[in-house]
Amino acid sequence: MKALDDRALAHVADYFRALSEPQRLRALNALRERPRNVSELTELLGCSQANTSKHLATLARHGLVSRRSEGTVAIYEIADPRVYQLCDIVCGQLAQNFAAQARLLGHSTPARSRR
Amino acid sequence: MKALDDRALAHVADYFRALSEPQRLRALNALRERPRNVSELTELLGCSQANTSKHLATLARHGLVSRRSEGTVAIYEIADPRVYQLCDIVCGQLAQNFAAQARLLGHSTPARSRR
DNA sequence: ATACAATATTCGTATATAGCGATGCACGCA
DNA sequence: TGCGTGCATCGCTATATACGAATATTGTAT
Repeated sequence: MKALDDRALAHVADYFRALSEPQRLRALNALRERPRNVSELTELLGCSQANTSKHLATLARHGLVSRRSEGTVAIYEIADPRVYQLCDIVCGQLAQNFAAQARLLGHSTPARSRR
Repeated sequence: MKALDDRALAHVADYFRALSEPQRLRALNALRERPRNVSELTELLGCSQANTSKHLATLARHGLVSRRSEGTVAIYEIADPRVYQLCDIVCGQLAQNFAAQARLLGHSTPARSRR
């Protein structure tokens, strides 16, 4: 029971870690629109192709995206839509923080981050 | 707009990173029951007091827990209940994975992961 | 078979951070 | 005032990983 809990805990931690890189979040966000190949994503992320491949491999390893080959092209797409649930929850929090900070600064909160 | 997006993205990534350590998840889980002081948590986590303090500082820095002093004692408690929403979503996924694995192994799946 | 294109992997470097022991600091008490 | 307790911080080591350049791999076409 304890061992299982430890494994489960490690699993959850790893899952969150997969979401803890801005580039990977950027990739997930780009895939929100439609499936994309590595070249496309490389351009969108603005980093090396090697790095893009590695980030995608990380996301795939954790089941967040799936990979499919079409000729020499590798097409990635979202495999687990719950990712967006997670992000939305965190973003809602972010919006609240921004609002709080804006209040502290005396700004009129610009109606941003409206989901 | 791009700069703001980058900041927001980094923020979200940092938030997930705060959740990407088993010990911190353990601490959050312990705080689910009730507020606790550092000594208590140190014992529950089974690590050094220094390490516990650092993990708690990380969680507090990201607004997940709050700190309050009572004499020489520091009491931490959950500041952001949405953490549990996040964990439940990931755990639901875990359960599904387990179920899928069990199915592959020919086990009768315990009717879980219903969402 | 050869050449080319798209992707994956390897290698090296730089940075972050988990972990511990030792130390610092603030508070309450004798 | 001096002491002990509880927590935070520092110094350090070990490990993980983001990143780019170079190289390997895979698939396609000629």
